Amino acid sequence: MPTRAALASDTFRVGDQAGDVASGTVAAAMDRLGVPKMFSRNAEIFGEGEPAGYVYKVISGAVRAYKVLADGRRHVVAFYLPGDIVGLAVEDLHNFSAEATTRSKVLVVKRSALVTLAASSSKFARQYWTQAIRETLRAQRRLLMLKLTAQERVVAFLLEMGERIPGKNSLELKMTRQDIADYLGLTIETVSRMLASLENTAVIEMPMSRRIVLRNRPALNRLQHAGC
Amino acid sequence: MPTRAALASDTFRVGDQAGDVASGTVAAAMDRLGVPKMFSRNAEIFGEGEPAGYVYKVISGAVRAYKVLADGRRHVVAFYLPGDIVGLAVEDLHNFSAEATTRSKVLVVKRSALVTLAASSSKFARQYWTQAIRETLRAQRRLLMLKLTAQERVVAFLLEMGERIPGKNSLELKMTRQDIADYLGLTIETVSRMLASLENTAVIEMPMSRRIVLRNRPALNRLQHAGC
DNA sequence: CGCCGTCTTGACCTAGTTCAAGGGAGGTGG
DNA sequence: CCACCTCCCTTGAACTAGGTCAAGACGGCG
Repeated sequence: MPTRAALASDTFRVGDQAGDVASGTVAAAMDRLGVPKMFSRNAEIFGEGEPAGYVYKVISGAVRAYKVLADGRRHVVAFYLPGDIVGLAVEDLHNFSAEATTRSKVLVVKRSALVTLAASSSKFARQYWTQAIRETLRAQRRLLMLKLTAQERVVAFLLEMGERIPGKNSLELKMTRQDIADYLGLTIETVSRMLASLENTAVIEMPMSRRIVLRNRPALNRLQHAGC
Repeated sequence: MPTRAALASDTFRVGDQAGDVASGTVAAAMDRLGVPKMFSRNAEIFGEGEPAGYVYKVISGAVRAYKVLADGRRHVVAFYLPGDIVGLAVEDLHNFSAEATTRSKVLVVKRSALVTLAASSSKFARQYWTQAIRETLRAQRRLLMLKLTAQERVVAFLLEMGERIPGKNSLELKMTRQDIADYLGLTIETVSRMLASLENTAVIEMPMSRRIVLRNRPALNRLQHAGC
């Protein structure tokens, strides 16, 4: 798992990051070319099936990518946090919808601008695609959840967020329990109960429902015995 | 030497995936460059974490991509059937292992050969990456299963196989119930029961355990009410 | 023919869902 | 500044889908 830049969630020192060269230039290009846009909570960024003319980079807040099943069940395909790029891995049309889970700032870039860049620099092209491929790896990794228990899924979620959000052990969740449940394939009640039980066993602490402190990482890693 | 390589169901067209132009040339390139190799049942094609120096194209049989969790649970990430290409969407190392689920013929191509081709033809490069991106879409689509019931998952599996295997409505499953269970995140017993119940309701027919006839597709589509 | 891996079926059990009720926390208007 | 309202979150109790355990049955192969 590539280490992500330590962005304080709103100060966005965007662009380059020490550990991760490949994402650097694509991200940097987006910083140069992108037009910043604010989205209020639950505002749609793009819809499933729409032409994928733009690529997005999250600056602050968070974005959920989701699909709605025929019978109304909602599935959250991915969360994008500050620094993440949304919409690289598509063919012509978006294959999911995207909304801000909270008031968010997003850079909007014409895909064609990136394609032009890629055409002129094979190095850039390579990095562009590498970045897109990473989406595959993440999705495939998430597929492991099919076999995990509710507790393991919630723990996996917390550890994932712990890696991606700055601030050592304290996370501010930018999404509702419903979002989390739809991401993990559980119900909000189960998510709530699992968090409560983790708090009871002193593995985490929840000063507020959206604020979670990872008190005992080794224990968390042990609970998520799905190696990944 | 019994060239049993030509197993009945193996004779159909390789290369072009139903109505798919873009994959044509990558697949065609692999046909030109590839060295055919036989793998017996359960033989390893590559292992997780190994350098990804080769790309593979399935000619006959089937390949399972899988990971094993720390506690021994196995998760099947994907099945690759004749015509499918394995190992495009990777960075330097394979992120899962691959085995033949049954005696299989596979074309082996050096990745560098494809990279060279891509460097000389931007059209080829584009198709190469498009193909890789498709892996993402498939994985993301499969993520929907997190929310599906056992019956819906089994139905989704049958419909997926129905699309990908030739022969209108009759499928020869090239994998065990355990493989299917690990693919769907269920147990073999549940898979078996769901198939039995589909047969009882005359939606499918099972002359043998590995041979399934889709008797009533509209009903199947209805059962899988997860739009996708 | 007998063995072994695979598949099915039954009976029981449990993790997680469903249904229902109530408790914050933040936002808005008076 | 308070009152109210509306989401959001939590907790309990009952229920059920699917897992687990156990016992065959089928089918391919030596």
